[in-house]
Amino acid sequence: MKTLIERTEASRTHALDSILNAAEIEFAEKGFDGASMKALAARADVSQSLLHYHFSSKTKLYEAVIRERSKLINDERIVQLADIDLTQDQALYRVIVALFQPALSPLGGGRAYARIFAGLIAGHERDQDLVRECYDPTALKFVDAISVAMGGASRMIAAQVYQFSLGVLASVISRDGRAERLGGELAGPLEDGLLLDQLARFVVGGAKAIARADKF
Amino acid sequence: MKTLIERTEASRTHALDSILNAAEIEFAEKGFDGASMKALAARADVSQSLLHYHFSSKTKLYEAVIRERSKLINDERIVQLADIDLTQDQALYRVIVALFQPALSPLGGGRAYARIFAGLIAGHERDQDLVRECYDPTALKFVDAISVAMGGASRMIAAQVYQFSLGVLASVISRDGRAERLGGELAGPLEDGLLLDQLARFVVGGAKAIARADKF
DNA sequence: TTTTATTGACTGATCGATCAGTCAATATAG
DNA sequence: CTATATTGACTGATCGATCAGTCAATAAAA
Repeated sequence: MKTLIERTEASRTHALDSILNAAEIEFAEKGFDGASMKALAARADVSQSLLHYHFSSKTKLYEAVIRERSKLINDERIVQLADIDLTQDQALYRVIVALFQPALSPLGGGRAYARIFAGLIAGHERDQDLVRECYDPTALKFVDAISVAMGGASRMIAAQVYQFSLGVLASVISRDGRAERLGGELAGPLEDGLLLDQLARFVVGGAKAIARADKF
Repeated sequence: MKTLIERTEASRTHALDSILNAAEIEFAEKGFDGASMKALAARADVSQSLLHYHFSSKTKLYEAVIRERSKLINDERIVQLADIDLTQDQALYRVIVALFQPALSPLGGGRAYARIFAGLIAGHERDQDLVRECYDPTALKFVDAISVAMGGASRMIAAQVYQFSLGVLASVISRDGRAERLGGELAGPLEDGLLLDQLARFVVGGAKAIARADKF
């Protein structure tokens, strides 16, 4: 049998896709432990046994969901990052946009994967190896890019900026209307493009403030 | 019978304290669904039945942990916030410090509660009412303070800054050494006071960048 | 003061439900 | 015919929760 990764999207069974979609939603809503294979199978409209046939275990299925989605996101991130001239004026802003935009786009999996992503931030032990595998390689490239785009900031500072950025992203990516609730009733939800711009401005402003502190 | 909240720390049974401590650790490491009452009881060195005797259900125990810790943190936040003259120059910086410091201090529960806190950011449905109850009242006060300290920014902008800030805090509060990993082997862990300063600077810088965008 | 209720704190045994996972049988496709 | 794909029936383990009952301390009655 071909492994999942070898298969193209097109050659996938209907059932297989259905399972991955259902798994993403279930894991997002209930978390790894809260999600049950039974409910997951019901959502995918397949038998529970089929889950084990294709993925052999709940853990492997969970990993497959994250591997797949993170690959879509990180591949696009790398593409966008490669397009940036790091010596130009707005470089840092563009780097942050490259980091955020794929996660916010439909390709990022929308609200469903957002919750999973936010959960990864919490850093539970079960997820650590997976995060290392799926996110660290791209993260390192972005830390380097941030370092250069900040005009030669140390890798430590760049890593801090990267970590803070992910926190900001997570705070907004799984939003349940809390900002709107706290902001008052008049405030409607932000349009997506504007939100991205605001996020990136925030990070760039913050990064510069840190860099200033670093130099003195 | 006195409710938990009526009891002072001093009048608490040893067992009761032991349970709450164990629960905080277990829920932090495994999440609500991942934590088992059996393991939790073992850690607290009491019988599993006692958990139900005191808290009647797993959910109620979980809520008790969060209510208790969030009260400690938010009470201290309010105290520090009240000490700030919002018209002064460094007001925003001090507001952010008041928001972050209690969560980072030992009173904040250290790494254990940090993970729980980071999990709350993910916004799972089970936690929503609890977050409303335990965090929204304080959050509203901080949104107001941020609005004033930013020189009269709209509540919507202030709410965004608040939300971003929590994300930044979450990214760092449950850190497992990822920033150090990405920053290179030379980078040792940041000293706590310096970290707090860096966090606050980052947020203030970001807030100003957003405010600028707002005015034009 | 002695005896009798009453309570609070706590435990071991156990319940039904649900969990992830297994396996032989069957349908479908190449 | 031979894979591959899919299913229903099933299992042991573990889950949260309940229950009857123990034990020490306190309160009330004698």
